[in-house]
Amino acid sequence: MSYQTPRGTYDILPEQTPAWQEMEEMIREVCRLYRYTEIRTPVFEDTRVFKRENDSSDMVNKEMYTFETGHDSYTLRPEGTAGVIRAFDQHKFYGGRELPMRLYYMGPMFRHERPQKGRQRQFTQFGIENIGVSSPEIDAEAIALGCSIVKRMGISSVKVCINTLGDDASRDAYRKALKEYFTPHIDELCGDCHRRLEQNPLRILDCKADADNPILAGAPSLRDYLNEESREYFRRVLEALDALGIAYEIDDRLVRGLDYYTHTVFEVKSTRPDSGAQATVFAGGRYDHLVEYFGGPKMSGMGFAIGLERLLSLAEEEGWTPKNSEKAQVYVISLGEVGSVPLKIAETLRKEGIAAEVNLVGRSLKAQFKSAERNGAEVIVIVGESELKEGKVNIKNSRDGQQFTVALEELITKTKEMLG
RNA sequence: GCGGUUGUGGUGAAGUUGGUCAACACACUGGAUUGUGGCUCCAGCAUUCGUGGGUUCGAGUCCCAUCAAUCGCCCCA
Repeated sequence: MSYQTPRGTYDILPEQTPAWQEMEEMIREVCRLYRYTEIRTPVFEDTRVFKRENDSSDMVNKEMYTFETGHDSYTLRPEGTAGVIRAFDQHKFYGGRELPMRLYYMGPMFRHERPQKGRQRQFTQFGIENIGVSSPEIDAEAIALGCSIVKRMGISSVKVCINTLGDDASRDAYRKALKEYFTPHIDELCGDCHRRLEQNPLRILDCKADADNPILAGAPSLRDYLNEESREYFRRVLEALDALGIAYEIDDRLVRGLDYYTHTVFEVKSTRPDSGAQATVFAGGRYDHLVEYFGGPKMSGMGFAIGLERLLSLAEEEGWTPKNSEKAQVYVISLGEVGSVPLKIAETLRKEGIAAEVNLVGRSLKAQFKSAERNGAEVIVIVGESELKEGKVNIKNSRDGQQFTVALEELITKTKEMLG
């Protein structure tokens, strides 16, 4: 019987892990610079952590991996924010800690969707949450953090799209206006939009099916319903972005899929033509009700998530490769009856911090040299039966082919010399 | 969840209107060369064509189902 990974999941093979490790290390370094610290939450939670009342998103309603144990219902996390806010409230971080809390997470997420380029059922997200204080500068700084990561991956073909949903008062007023506008035209809209009209009329605006529908073009604009406070907030976000030198486009159709956003929402998309339909690299926004929902005080938060598979694939399309070396520095070859001497030599080198590989499978001399080459060894140590009798071994620089015979005691020094 | 395309060894692939042995190249293993990496030459490397059924005297080639990848819709990171 043979098996394969479940649909939409995949193995990260040894050829790929250096790239992942380097990406992850770089992200942790950026978080260190921006003073975010990591939080690790379970990969499954009580289903209600994700499935909140009034949530109309497909992610929550159609795409979750939910399972029952006894009377309890659990769900594999489809996103990171809910778990982090749950933890924030559970541990009462809102009292006694300096706010805002600046947290990041990195790990697998699960959504039962039909896989395609840039979309799998288990995928990896890195995300940050900045919880406890609402400030336009925080929003701008968060976007800067994400952009910094994108930039460090060598990606340049992206654009930042940003919008504001306004505060509750603005949003409610707008929602009401949209409903009034669309209701008489309901028959001209697609089936999904019928549902959206009741649950979340804002979503009609970025409906793909009706994108070219003139009804949409004539819809009232959120801008006209923003109160003074919301306008001022957004203006300051943009001002801060300008100050940080981050280019952006204002897209007033951008409303985002998750229902919890207020004020700032943004999406950073690839502008490469070969990115496929899933071009969003990272996206997020401000949320004003989540902390309260999980039992904490009324507090605002701001966060985003990066799809790491998308980030990496985009980086590789732009020519990024990891600098990490998986090569052997030294390869130890055996010739004749030399017992476990090569093994001991390799071990000694490793104690000196030198990556050493030793032939353990009894191959021919030629095969051992080939193997040394394939492993990228810079220095080859040849342990030959006859030299060994005199307490000596051969050491060869694989770059220029020069070879010396040295006493065993000198081997470490000589090796270090050759490695430079 | 819906629609299109694809599926032959480790990899890239050829397989004509269904008709013995499943090309070729690369990679890999061994040898020519019993102590030195290249080159060359020789040999080995798919009881089998994603999987399971069916049609047929005969199927990699036709039909059905199923699994997976991929693209688009939808959704989203």
